[in-house]
Amino acid sequence: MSDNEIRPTLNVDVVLFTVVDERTLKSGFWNDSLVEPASLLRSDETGLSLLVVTKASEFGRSLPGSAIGPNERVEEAAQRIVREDLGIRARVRLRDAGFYDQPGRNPNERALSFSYWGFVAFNDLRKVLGGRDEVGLELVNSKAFMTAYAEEHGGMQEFDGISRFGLRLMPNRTRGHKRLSSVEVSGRSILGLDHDDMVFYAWRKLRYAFKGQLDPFRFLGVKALGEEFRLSDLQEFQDVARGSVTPRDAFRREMLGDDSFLEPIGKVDSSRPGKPAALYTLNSTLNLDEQD
Amino acid sequence: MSDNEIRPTLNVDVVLFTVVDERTLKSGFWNDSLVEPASLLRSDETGLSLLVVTKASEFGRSLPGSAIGPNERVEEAAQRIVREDLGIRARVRLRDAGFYDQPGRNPNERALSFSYWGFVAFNDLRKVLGGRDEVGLELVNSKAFMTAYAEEHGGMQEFDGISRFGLRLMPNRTRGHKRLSSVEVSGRSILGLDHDDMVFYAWRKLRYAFKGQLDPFRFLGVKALGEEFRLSDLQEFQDVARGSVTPRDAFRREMLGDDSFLEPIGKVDSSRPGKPAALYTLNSTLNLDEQD
DNA sequence: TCAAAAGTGTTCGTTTTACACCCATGT
DNA sequence: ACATGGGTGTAAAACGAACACTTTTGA
Repeated sequence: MSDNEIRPTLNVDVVLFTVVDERTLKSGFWNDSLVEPASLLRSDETGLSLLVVTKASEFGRSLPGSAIGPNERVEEAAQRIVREDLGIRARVRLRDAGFYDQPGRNPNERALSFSYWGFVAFNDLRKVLGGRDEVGLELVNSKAFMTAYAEEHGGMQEFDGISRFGLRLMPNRTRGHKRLSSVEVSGRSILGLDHDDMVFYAWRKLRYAFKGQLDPFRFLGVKALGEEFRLSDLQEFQDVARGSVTPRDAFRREMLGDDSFLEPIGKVDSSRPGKPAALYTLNSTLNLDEQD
Repeated sequence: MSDNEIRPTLNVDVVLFTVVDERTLKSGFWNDSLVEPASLLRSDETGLSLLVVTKASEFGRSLPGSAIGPNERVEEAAQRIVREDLGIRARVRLRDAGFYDQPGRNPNERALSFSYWGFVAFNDLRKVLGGRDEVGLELVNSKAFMTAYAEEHGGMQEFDGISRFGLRLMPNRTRGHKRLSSVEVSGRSILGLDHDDMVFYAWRKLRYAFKGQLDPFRFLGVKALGEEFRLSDLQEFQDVARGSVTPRDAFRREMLGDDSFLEPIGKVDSSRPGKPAALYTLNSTLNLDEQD
């Protein structure tokens, strides 16, 4: 086990999620090729989409990443990617999402990659889309995708969570959770290298944001829906992030229960069809600086 | 960011848990100094203890670990430690338990350590205790420790889980889960370097074995209680592994519910005071080869 | 006959789920 | 008036916690 032989290079790849409603997405985009699948920009769907930040690379579109500097911590390198490679100014909370050391995962060299994941508000992201590195977005999940997939495969009940990058089947007595890969779900590999796996695993972590006792925004460290939002937006965010659907009335009652993290703001929003919806904001006792 | 500067050395440390009843522990031990705290061997407590494998090192007692070979995967290195360093012949399922890259965590050099955790049956372990490396055991948790701690600190209700290596406080509205370190719980650091953190974090992973829908043995990949056991042993195993207590009747009903992984074996065990207890074994539809 | 631990029955309150209905707006 | 989504009432069912009681052994 001599010590001065070739060592793997150490990398970090960052799985950066964002959520945006399709109207905003469509209106703000000048270059179709930066949003995949392109039909997202053409369809007349409404609702929220969960997306992941990608960039051009020699392996096709892939996650933003970089080598780790010799005296850098892994998380520091991840933060550097967000700040310098992507040019995002906002503070982003990044979390560990495992590492990948399969030999041959990079055809060019032995490479060990760490993966970090985080969430960024679309507003902080839109400014940096495009550019030399062709920073763009890839759909992870949307209500349309979920319902279409579930209809083809006999309902949501079997699934613990659905996304384009993979899904989890409900466990039963003889097997635990079973995973289907992006190829099995979407019919093809989406990003280069093993980055589909990274997105899937990071997405599993994201799902916890909506499972725990904490509100999702405190967990994610970002006001993903802006300062004020309707309850149905929050629900769609949750549904899309979890890859499952919650009954409307149950969701409402849970969110507005005794110890809610939401505060009614007093205003209503009539910008969409139907009865105007009350707007909510985050409870002011909330601070966004919390550990896991 | 030049590439040929000093890089951290890459290590793996293995957190290997085992569970054993104190009678067995006491009877089989020839060298008091290998079990800490030593009072474990002297007390006349009964019941199960959760322990972690340690060995002597220049930093006091610490986790078994080693550098990762240049062409080795991280998990392979962890398996090598179990097999060659510790000499354990049984197949052990090891899982990722995060990495540690704090500068200064090793006073001698810049070191990045991966941590893997697993579970081994005491029977497969006892043969390798002692030896040149002074392979030994450190108490992680026992019913006695838990109840003593809880009594001193106002009941179990506040705690999500208790162990000598740290504990978690129940979350509430203003903060999420809060962690207390081994120093705060046990009054002192237990292992060298940052290995207390590793044990604590691995223990958090272990706790999931008893939370999910799967039976714990399938998850751990080992029949930790042997072929047949009483329900109360299984409960004590769960309690000690989770660092919390379950009501006796609720536990029984849950375990013996419709889709139980347990099968009554037809025999009873009268080796202990009280009414003889029915013995159970794992449902035969069970196989121990499952992913997470 | 008593202690100790196994095992069972029953109650009561809460949470979950389902379904149905009403409400307020734009077209 | 009707489509669209917001918002509420209610009742059955399922679940969980608590408690008390019975059973079977060894000492």
